[in-house]
Amino acid sequence: MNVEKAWETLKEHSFKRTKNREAILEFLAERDGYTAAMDVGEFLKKDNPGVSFDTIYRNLTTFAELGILEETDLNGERQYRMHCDPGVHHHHFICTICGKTKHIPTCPMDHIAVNLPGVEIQGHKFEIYGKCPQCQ
Amino acid sequence: MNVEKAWETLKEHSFKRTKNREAILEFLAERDGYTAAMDVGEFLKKDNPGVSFDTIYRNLTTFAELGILEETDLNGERQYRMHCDPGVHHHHFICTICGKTKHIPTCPMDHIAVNLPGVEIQGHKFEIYGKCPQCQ
DNA sequence: TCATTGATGTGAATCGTAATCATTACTATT
DNA sequence: AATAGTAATGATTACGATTCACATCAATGA
Ligand SMILES: [Mn+2]
Ligand SMILES: [Mn+2]
Ligand SMILES: [Zn+2]
Ligand SMILES: [Zn+2]
Repeated sequence: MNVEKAWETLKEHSFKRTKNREAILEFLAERDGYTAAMDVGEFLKKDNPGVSFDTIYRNLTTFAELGILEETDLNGERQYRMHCDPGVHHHHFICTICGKTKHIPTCPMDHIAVNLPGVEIQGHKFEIYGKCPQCQ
Repeated sequence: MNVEKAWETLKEHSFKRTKNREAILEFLAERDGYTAAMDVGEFLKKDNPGVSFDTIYRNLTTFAELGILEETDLNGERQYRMHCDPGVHHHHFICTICGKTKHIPTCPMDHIAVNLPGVEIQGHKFEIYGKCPQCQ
């Protein structure tokens, strides 16, 4: 997902175009990995030192709900990244040092037989963790 | 892993046998799902109202490091359960309502080809979430 | 341009967790 | 059983991440 498409989605849901949201999207569009909410905030502060954490968290949550961002919990923090391809379900390798990700195109749910009688499956999580080439 | 084996492990590492640790292990041994630190604390308070949260967190962390407990992050909390079978690698279905788990004996790493050149894989997470029969 | 409505900043609150340290409880030894 | 050494505990304090309430402000469409 790119910034333009994100704005389309936002407009569809009648969210307004604001400097803060522009900055958040601009920042995350240029990163290729998961980024902690606090780091997004650091960036916003450059142009807008008075930006509040609440604004950051509110918008990140909104964007994730709209499918603009992907979300994961990494060592007790919420981290976000541009939803790389909303149309194609996939998973990620995540570097535990810098947060960079790589696609894992296959989904384990398609490859293993789960025997869970009576349960209502709502979702799943599959992530591989490690160090990317630059972080070793 | 049962309580006796847990005590063996603790003794091997010269951890002492205390009322609090007995209560923690007793409690978790009878549960069949992940339990939040706070809930473990609630139980300990019955016999020992003055127990400190630090004692709970310290011991849960210790037990997890020793492989006595398994640990996962579920809605922003750390949750623990008896390590069901340390010898056999496997995964879990987790009920998002009550925390109960069911084994998933297969591991996706054995069933999908990951193409991650140059990365150093340190671990992976595969969990299926949903509602167990009792929670629907 | 104006009015509407949503977005923002402020500051404090909450939540889960960790650090410090003096006191207390185990455990092994005498 | 009394002791000594050491680990565990509870009290307090603090922390980082996130959320809340609410007054103010700004983007948008009419
Ligand atoms: Mn991807
Ligand atoms: Mn299991
Ligand atoms: Zn990296
Ligand atoms: Zn359940």
